[in-house]
Amino acid sequence: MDDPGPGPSGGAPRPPGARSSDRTRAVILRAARAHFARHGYERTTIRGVAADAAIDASMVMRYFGSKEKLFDAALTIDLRLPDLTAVARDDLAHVLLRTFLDRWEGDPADDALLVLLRSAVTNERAAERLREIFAGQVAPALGEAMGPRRAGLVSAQLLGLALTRYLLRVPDVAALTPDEVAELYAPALDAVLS
Amino acid sequence: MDDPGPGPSGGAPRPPGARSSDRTRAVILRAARAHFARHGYERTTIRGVAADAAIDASMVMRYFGSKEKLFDAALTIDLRLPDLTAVARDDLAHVLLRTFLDRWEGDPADDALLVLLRSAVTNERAAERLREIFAGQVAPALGEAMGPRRAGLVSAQLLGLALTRYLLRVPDVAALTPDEVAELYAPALDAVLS
DNA sequence: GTCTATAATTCGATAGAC
DNA sequence: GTCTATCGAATTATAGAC
Repeated sequence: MDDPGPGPSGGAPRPPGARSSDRTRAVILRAARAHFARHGYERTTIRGVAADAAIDASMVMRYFGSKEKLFDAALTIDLRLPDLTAVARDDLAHVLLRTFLDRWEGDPADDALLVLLRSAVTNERAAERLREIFAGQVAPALGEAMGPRRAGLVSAQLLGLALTRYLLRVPDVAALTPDEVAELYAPALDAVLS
Repeated sequence: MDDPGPGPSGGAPRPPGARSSDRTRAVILRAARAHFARHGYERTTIRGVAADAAIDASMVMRYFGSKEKLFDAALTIDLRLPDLTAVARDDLAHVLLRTFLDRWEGDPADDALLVLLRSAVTNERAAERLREIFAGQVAPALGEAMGPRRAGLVSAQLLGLALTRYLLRVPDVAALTPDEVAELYAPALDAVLS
């Protein structure tokens, strides 16, 4: 689809027998994320991923070993949460919501969050990864100041928003503009943070 | 597993050639809901359902026609929402949350809600059913008084709670007692209803 | 009404040629 | 590094005996 060009190593032709493995690997992973994000783990096929990556199915196996290992690679996610301990208490809900919206609606080609949430509902391995990410990235970022109970319920609110807006596409929720979401939902987050 | 007994028709033995089709159908549907609820649509197999119903796999096909039609039958759900228009505005959040908790934690054998939510995330047919239920049961029950935007966001909050507590089982959310949930989450619902 | 046997696909994974 | 060919397993669905 897109042409990544000759890469940072310059325009010189590769020596005979050279491997373009890094790029091929990235192309496969990108296609895999797109499939996992749209269809979940079980409906995603190695053959389908390979077709999207314009490569043979056996190459996917060669690069990632198995469908499960490919899945693990697709589930490696960095939420890139900012440091929230420095945010004033009164601004926290708003900052949280803006960070959330920026990430979910920022780069349409970034399927990482979609993969994680969609898969976690029917796949125990993905659910475990989601819990790890919550415990390792979300809870530390906002848990210090408010304790695990409120941190958990804030996550429930944000995941509920992602679920209805981006996965289930409930019309009344999906139709809102980002500004409307921020305006209407921030007070709700704030209520849990009290 | 459980013995439904001779049924309301009394203890008399059936005449030769009699059909117990109604009961068989109910047993299959019960087993199907349990499977769909735990594994989602794709991982659920006719063979697995049949085994749990202590019956042959071909009987499931005979009674329901196909896996998809069995799924449709399992997705027929009545939320049994009370009339919320009569509830005082200040009590609405609390009543809503209690109704929600009662339904989700009431009858452990009632897998209907679990089936719907889990399947809807990876199955477009189920997602469509969920949107229909929202539009046909949830929105009318609470939408009149507050408009679609707030009704949508209330649903996002409640589905987020169901997602993290009953499907993903995020420890910090699953560990809360129902009373704690009601106490901590009601103000958040209330904030959206303002 | 219930089960046996099997057809027809589809998929993950492997072996080996080039 | 890439592709062809194929195996073995699992699944939905059907035909037909009892």
